[in-house]
Parts: sequence; C-alpha cells; structure tokens
Amino acid sequence: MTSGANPRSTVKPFAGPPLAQSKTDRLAALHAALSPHVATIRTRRGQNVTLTLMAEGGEAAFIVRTGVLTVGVTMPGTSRQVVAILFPGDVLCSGFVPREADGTLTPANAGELWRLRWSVFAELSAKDAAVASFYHEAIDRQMACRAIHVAAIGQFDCRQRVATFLLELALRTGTPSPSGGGVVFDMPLSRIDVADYLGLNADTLSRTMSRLRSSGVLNHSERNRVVVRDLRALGALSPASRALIALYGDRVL
Amino acid sequence: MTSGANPRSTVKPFAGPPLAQSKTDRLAALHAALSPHVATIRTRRGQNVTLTLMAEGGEAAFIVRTGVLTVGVTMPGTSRQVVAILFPGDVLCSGFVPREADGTLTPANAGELWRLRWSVFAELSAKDAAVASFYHEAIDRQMACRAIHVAAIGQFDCRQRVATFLLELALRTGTPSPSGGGVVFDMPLSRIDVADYLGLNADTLSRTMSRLRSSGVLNHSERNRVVVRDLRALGALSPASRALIALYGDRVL
DNA sequence: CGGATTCTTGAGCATATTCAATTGTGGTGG
DNA sequence: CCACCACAATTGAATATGCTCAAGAATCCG
Repeated sequence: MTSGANPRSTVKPFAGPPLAQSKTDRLAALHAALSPHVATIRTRRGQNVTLTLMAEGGEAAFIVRTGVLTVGVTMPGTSRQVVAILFPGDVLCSGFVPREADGTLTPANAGELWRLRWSVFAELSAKDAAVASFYHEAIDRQMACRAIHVAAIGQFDCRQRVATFLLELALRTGTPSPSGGGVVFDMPLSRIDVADYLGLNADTLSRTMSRLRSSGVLNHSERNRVVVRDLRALGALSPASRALIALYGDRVL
Repeated sequence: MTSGANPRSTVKPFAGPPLAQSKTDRLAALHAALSPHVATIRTRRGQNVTLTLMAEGGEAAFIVRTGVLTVGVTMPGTSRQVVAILFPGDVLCSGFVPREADGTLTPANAGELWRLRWSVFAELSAKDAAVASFYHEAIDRQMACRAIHVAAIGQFDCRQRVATFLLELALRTGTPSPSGGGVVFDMPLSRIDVADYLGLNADTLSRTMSRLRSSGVLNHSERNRVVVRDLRALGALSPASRALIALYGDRVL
C-alpha cells in the first residue's frame, strides 16, 4: 500500500493514535499549501475572535498555529459553557458553533491563528491529500476529545473532573519536571474558564484544587503554573486516564 | 449534481441552517456514488455494531440511512455516557470514539446503516464534491449539536435538560399532532438511555417527566410515544430552544 | 503603594442521587 | 384467555454533593 499509487492510502496515522510530535511538523508542512490563502491573526488574551467572515458572512475555518483558545457558548439564563479548548493543530469551522447560542472564540494566550474561507479550505482538501488528512485527523481527535469531555461532565464527580482536566493539560502541554516523576505546565485558563469548561462552580473548583494540593498530588506554585507532583496518582483519580493517554499520551509518557 | 462552474461553490447550505428536508434527498442522491463501496447493515434494537473494521483494523465510516443509534462511552467506575444520538444523515467515523473508553454504537431502532472503509470514503470525498459537502455538513451539524449537548449537561438543571432533549427530538423526528399546536414523536430510547444521554439519574429523569406531564406540557401516552401538548411551552423551558430551532427548526416550525 | 481583580475558604442551602418499595408493561406458556 | 414472570418505569424518604453568598487573602498592574 505504500506503493505510491494513491497518496491517501499511505497515510498511516488514521490507524493509530496520532503522534503529537508530528502534529507541529505537519502544521509547518501545510504552511506552503495554505499560506497563500490564510489570514494570520495574532491573538492575545481575552480578545474576541469573530467567528464568521466579514464579507457576505461566509463560513470560516480556523487553524490554531500556536497558543490556546477556548470555544464557548452561552444560553440565555445560564452561565457560559466552554465547549472545547483548542491547542495548536486544532481546527474550528464556524459551523461547529451553534447559531443563536452566543458562541465565542477566545484566546487564552498570545498565539497565532490562521483563518481562511471554508470554501477555499474545502477546495484545497480535495486537491491536496495532506491537507485533507490533516483536517480529518484533527476532526477525529477533537471528536474523541469531546466525547471524553461529555463523559466527564455527565458522569464524573468534581474531583474526577478536575483530575481529568489536569491530566489532559499535562499530556498535551506538560514537560517532565526537574524533580522526577512529575510534570509541569502553564495554566492558560483562569479559574472561571476552567470551571466553565468542567461544568463546575468556580468556588467548588478552587476547593477541589486545594484538596489536590493538600493530598500531595499537586504542588503549591505560582499563579499560572501547575506542578503535578505525581502524574500516576493524578491518573488514578481520573476515570478517563486510559482514554486520555491513548489520545495524547505520546508526548510525556 | 448542479451544473455550476465549481460545484462546491454552489453548495449553499453552509451559509444557512441545513434543511432537514433536503437531508434525506441528499442521502438518496449519494446512493449512486457510495453504493458500490458500502456494506449495508440492517440494525435492530440493542444489537452492538462493532466500530472498527474486521480486516486489519482499519478505520470505518458509518452513515445512518434510517433509524436511530446511540454512541456511548463508559469510563471505568462510572456509568455509561451517551455521547451522541445519531439520526438519518448523520455520520460516525470510528476515530470519533476514543480508544480505551469502551465505545459502543447501539441501534435504538430497526434501521439501515452504511459502513465503508474510511480511506475509501476519503477518496470519494476528494473526487466527488457532493460527497465532500455532505460529509462536512454532517460534521458541522454534529459538532454544533454536541456543543448544545455539552452546554446542557454542563449548565442546565434537570428540567432544562429534559426539555432540551424533548425539543430536539420533537424538532428532528416529530410530526404536528392532530390536535393543533402539539407535536408527536416516537421515543426511540429507553429511560436509561435518555438518562445516560442527559447525565442524569434514571429516577430523576422519571420524576422530571412526570412533572412535565402534570404541568400540562406533555400528555400521558403509550409506552414509546411522546405527545408534546404545547411546543412553545416546552421551548420556554429550554435555554437552548433558539439554538435548537436554528439547527433543526425547519421541519416542524 | 493602592486599587482592582482573582482566588480561597467557610457555613448554610438546594438539587439531584441513592436505595428500596411499588406499580405498570410486555412476553410466554398453560 | 388468563396467570405468571421478567423487566421497565414510577415514586418516596433520607442522604450527599456541589452551589450560593459573603468575607477575607493573595496577586497583578498601574
């Protein structure tokens, strides 16, 4: 099958968990194909990215180059729900966000975002198998991630939810800590953002984090930084640890 | 399909909410393009559809022809979470379901399901713009639906969740009731399935339904049939009503 | 350094869960 | 046709978990 007859059939990542390492590489490789068509948006914390394109309201596609963003919806009378957290390599189409639901795309970070017209992206996908497979891998990953997220807020208690969230961040953005066995990462989101992501009250979240600290799983540390003292112990607290490791575990573990 | 210079640019549904009416038409139109490659699965209630393809474990794509299916995940130590309910025209790729999470695809109904190798589907998408746009519309719709679902289980109280669920079913599968103003539809899911979808206890769900009945929004009726007496009143109970109507409201309203 | 914001923590409360008993429904066989 | 069984759905009382509200501590930024 690697005979080269059909480039798509040589794309292996579908068969196994995508390698996070290769994700940035692929993104860089796409630069050549996409750059003539993308508008680069420099993001900064709190800014609100408009989801639809200006002219004629066509659908837009966004590709996260660097940084972290949150996708939120707010239904009347309820508080905001963060529906997804986007990391580099993730894709968002404006059609993913329901209308009439006050959807927002908000950078948590300084970073870079590519925007292009959806129709252009679709055309490129049809022509270039690399673009298509990048997109489909991204969709696969994000769908799987959302499934885990739904299971977490639907079934987990607050400690399990927080552990799941921290584990996801550790796996996706963490680096092994100098004092072995641990993992360190920046917390790109505010307490309220995290609470909105987990379907928890900010107070409850704070309490839960405090308990994790006093039970020795986390370390006290600076404002926007998390030190996981024992990643294995954190994983034991999350029913989704095996699933998360299958999705993202190729970086740290 | 349409004659225009670039077929993709003639695909309008991206700009507005997709018409449910046209969904079945499009599905029928795809039959010609897909039928040489699909395996048709006749589904019956409770059966468990295996998510991966038999030979060499390649990724599979499923297209719902008729009937209703649930996609569920179960994390160790917690009860099942129904992550999505699939209706005709919906698409599921095996990569959407996280590994190590005990994912299941379960028909709630008798119906028909198409299965094909993902790589084949991707090739067809690259060649045939109608296939590609069908897929992307489906992804848009399902992503938006999942966002609403996440917001519901993350932020809504139990009555709001139930109202949201009933409204979704009414909009997607309901028919105007003989006695005007109402909507009737079959309930394809068991109480437990619904509870697992909404992140609620089955007992709580039952209580909530009872209260909706005694408050006059619903009618007492047979086992697997729901009669919404006043759709507007039901909508008033769901913070997501506007979003749901924007997504699916073109059938009943 | 001061003011604003974010985060933490406690006490009381509300909502949904648990567990168990009861009723209802559908299917099977006498 | 009815009796019976297994299973699904309903309902109540007690409990637990997370929420609300308010006060205080920590951190950021000018």
